[in-house]
Amino acid sequence: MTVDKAQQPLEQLIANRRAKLNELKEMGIEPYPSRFRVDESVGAVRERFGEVPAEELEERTPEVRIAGRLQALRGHGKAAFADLSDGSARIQLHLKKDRLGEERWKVFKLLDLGDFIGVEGVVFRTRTGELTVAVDELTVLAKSLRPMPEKYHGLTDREARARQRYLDLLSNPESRYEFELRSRVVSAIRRFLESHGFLEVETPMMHPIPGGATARPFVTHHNALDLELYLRIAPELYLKRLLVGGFERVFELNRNFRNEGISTRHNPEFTMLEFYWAYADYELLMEFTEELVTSVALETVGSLDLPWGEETIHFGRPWRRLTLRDAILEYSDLGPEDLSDRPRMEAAARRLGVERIEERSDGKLLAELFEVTAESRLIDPTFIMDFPRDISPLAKSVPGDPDTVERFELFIGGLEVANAYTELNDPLEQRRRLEEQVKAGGGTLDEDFLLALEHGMPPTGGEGIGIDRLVMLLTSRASIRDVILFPLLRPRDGD
RNA sequence: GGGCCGUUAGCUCAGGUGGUAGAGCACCGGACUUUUAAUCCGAUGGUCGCAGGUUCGAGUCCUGCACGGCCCA
Repeated sequence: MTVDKAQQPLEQLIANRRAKLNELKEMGIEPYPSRFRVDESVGAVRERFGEVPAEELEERTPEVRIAGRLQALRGHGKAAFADLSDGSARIQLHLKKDRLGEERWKVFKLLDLGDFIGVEGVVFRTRTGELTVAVDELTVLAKSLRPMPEKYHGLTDREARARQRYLDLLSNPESRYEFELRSRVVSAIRRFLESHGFLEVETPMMHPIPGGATARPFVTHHNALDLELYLRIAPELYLKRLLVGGFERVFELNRNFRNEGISTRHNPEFTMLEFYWAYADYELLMEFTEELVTSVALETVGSLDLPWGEETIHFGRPWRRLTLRDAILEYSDLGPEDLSDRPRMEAAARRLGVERIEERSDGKLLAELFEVTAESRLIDPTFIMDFPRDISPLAKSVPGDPDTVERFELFIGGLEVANAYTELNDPLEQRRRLEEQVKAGGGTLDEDFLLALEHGMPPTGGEGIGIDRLVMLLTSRASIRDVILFPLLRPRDGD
């Protein structure tokens, strides 16, 4: 292989591979064929012969036909070992010049790490006991033109792993495992809800009025209608319309979009489960949430004790329940008197470093106090209950206590994982609350939603669960970027 | 938004106090027909993130910027 010395090192590596590509073509070999019949996965081969002793394999000489990516090469002169990986597993290949013949041996010598190949051969065991395919037939399925990440360490640079996720997935098995786990989590949640009579629905992602949460939306525009539209910040108000329409148990498991900052806990688009259950209330939802999360954890990671940084999260039921107020008192040196009126709350907030104190409502201030004192310390699953009404415009008040609502948030590993209410279904009260919010500077009144409520919505419990954060907990990953395949990153120069 | 840290070969990483930029893997050549992070021998490979500054001389010191990581708000 002649190499142009003036080229950059990466270009030289690519040039080497392109030269091999051309040699293959000159031999009349199509390096990107349309199809190759695969009889079984590598995993299936391992399953079939994993326990079969060497002598029996020698007798049976079982033939297999498999395909995958070449991940390692160990040459031995006129023979070689290689590792072939497909989506299911890895298996060793043994290639011998005398067994393959001149032509196929020449093809083999033109392969690089990362190439996809199909092989036909006989399963045997090496003297060290490794299950191996002695290759008889070799087909190039796709030539790779760029070098693979380092074989032992894989790709470790966090930025590169996120930007070129495919390299992360193919060189870091644990990364692949975590994303497979994510998929199993989502699947397990769907099965759990379906088995409890919930119907999966799809409501609009583009809203004429952003609602259902307080967050800045992404704005887009529909040309034909000349209409401003907002990517949804929550599906809540549409799902409730379905309760009005007579669906009693619905869920939606899909993306929300919030035009806010990016952090280890926030990505602008994130996956949320929201479900609504007629005739349920927040007490029932707490039990249901415990059951949902523990059964999903057992089904996917198979344990209720999961490592989280230096700590261990114990998912065993029942989970702790604590009012917002009690949580503040327990996790700070504040006493009940510090929360008894506005001036004392402000003084406490100032002492704890809360910013923009004056512009926050009483309820918001209480929530802030919770965030700075208790939130990060709630490691084992904890329901924080009974939120101030003025920060919960869609939740029903606690009977006899109009300033407090039947709402809980679930915290695990210091992360807010779920948010649920006994839903407000009194249309007149709902109008007052939303008008209050609009007056305080919070968006536009959704008259269409109020119209629906006026037709009657049954008493309902509703909940949202942040799926990315749940996956973070189940995979012990501290950053949301590690559980989203393609997290939003700032484009690099030249992109 | 603030603080700290990082950015060196395709990948993984070294490079006290400023003095011609290194290793391992990969790649290339050679030896090797049961290895598995194969081994052995040899060779190639660099805009040291970018732009300025200080200096006889900057990967190293200073400033700014970009991207990323962690922490704080």
